[in-house]
Amino acid sequence: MTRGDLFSPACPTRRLLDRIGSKWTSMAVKVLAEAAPGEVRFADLRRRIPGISQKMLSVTLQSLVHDGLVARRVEPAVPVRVHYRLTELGLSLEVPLAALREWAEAHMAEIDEASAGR
Amino acid sequence: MTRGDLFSPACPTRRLLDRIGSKWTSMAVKVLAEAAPGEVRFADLRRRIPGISQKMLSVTLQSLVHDGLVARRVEPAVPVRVHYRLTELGLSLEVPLAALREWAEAHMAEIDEASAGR
DNA sequence: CAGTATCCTCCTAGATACTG
DNA sequence: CAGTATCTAGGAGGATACTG
Repeated sequence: MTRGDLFSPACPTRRLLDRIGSKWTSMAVKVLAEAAPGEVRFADLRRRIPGISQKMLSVTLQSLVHDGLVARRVEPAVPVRVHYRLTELGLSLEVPLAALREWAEAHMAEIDEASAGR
Repeated sequence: MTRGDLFSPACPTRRLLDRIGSKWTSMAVKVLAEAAPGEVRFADLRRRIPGISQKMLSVTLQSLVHDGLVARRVEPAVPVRVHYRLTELGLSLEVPLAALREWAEAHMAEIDEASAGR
């Protein structure tokens, strides 16, 4: 199964991490997952992701939509409202991602200890 | 459980992804996991991670050792041999990471399709 | 409200050369 | 063999201002 990884860009895991590993992606997915199967508005996402700028939220959502993990729905109104939700694909990713989240919450303290200089 | 994430740096998942999401980390962990509980030498790791430079492998391993995920053993010889293996902590991370890998191998094609422009 | 458009700064990763 | 030391380029991410 190590076959096929003839050059790094071909490794699926690496490519997946390149996408979901970008600074705000995991938090956006988390918020959307908590609301699933419901939708979340742009402004709500922004409120629920402390510290994120308008631009970075926009960029992050665009890449998620582009990758087919998130669906975007524009509600025609003035001013417009845009709603986001995880797609089927996004929801399926949530499963392993939730496992990783649990691990992180359970073990990051150990990593911190090790990093601190033991 | 969304509590505590008052500011992004506090999110454990975000911080975990910052570490294992760096370019070569996931591949190094994968190779070490495949060899576990055995050790892998620096030169072997380099051979098994096509495209990685000496420096990047060194840097990657250092951060893993620093975080307590990998153990480093120097075999006194001339020239020296250095062996690496996953620690208990590293092995426990392998579980959710393997799940993510499986997802990536099963679904990256769908992401590619969506990205390609559908 | 939900973006775009600029500009700017750091940090990651690569290339290269040297050493115990 | 397994690193360390430099230098550099490129891109991610942030600040700010403007718009349909």
